[in-house]
Amino acid sequence: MPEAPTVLLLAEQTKQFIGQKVLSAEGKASKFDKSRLVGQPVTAVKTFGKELLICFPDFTLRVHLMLFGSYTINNHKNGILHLGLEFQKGELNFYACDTRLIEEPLEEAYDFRREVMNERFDKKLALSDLKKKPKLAIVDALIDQNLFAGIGNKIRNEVLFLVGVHPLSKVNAIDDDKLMEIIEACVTFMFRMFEWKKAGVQDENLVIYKREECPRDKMPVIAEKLGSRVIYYCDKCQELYE
DNA sequence: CTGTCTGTTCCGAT
DNA sequence: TATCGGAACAGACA
Repeated sequence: MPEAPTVLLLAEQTKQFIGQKVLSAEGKASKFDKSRLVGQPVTAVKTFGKELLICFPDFTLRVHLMLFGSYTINNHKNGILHLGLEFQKGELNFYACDTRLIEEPLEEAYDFRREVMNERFDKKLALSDLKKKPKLAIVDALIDQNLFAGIGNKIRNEVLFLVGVHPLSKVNAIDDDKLMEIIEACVTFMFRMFEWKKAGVQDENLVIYKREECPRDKMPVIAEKLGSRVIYYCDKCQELYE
């Protein structure tokens, strides 16, 4: 289950293992030697966009839930175990995901100024990055993980509806103030989504994604395939900048 | 850059 | 009732 708000919640739950050592590491994960984890204590838990980062003294375990990933904490479920970590107190299991080890220091591997939900997220940097892709449709720009780590298909559709911008508007046609408004709306919306996640709800609160009619003017929502994903919008309420 | 592939679960149609 | 196909919060690669 991806998108940054979900992963942030996962990180929050994973922090209970900080300070504990891994007693055993099981599962079909094969991109690294699982035995390296055994005996190592968790030193910190972080996120970068849709990636969960479990830090150990000499390396970091990176977990990406992709589209179908799931996890259980202190219990388990049926299905193929991708990576299961047993700690002194409790266990953490991942299914259908991608795991790797990052050997270099995190500060070298990641620029946390581009992590939308990070306290170091730099909106001005995001704006200048965005303007380097003038011909890109705003809906494509928002999901580019190199620009905005953590935004997914639901978030981009919801945010563009909330700010009244047509998804196919080109970046260079949108003025700086409006671009900044979009960036700020992303941050706000993602934290709102995080709260919904914590409360166990989410999709009920989405107003345009997969909806039949626009909540504002009751016009039919347009669902359009763009590349491999479907985008949702109201072409009356969302202004096309071109 | 377009298309293809993988992975899991759910839901609706047959 | 059981089964099948498509879709879905993603990203990698040819």
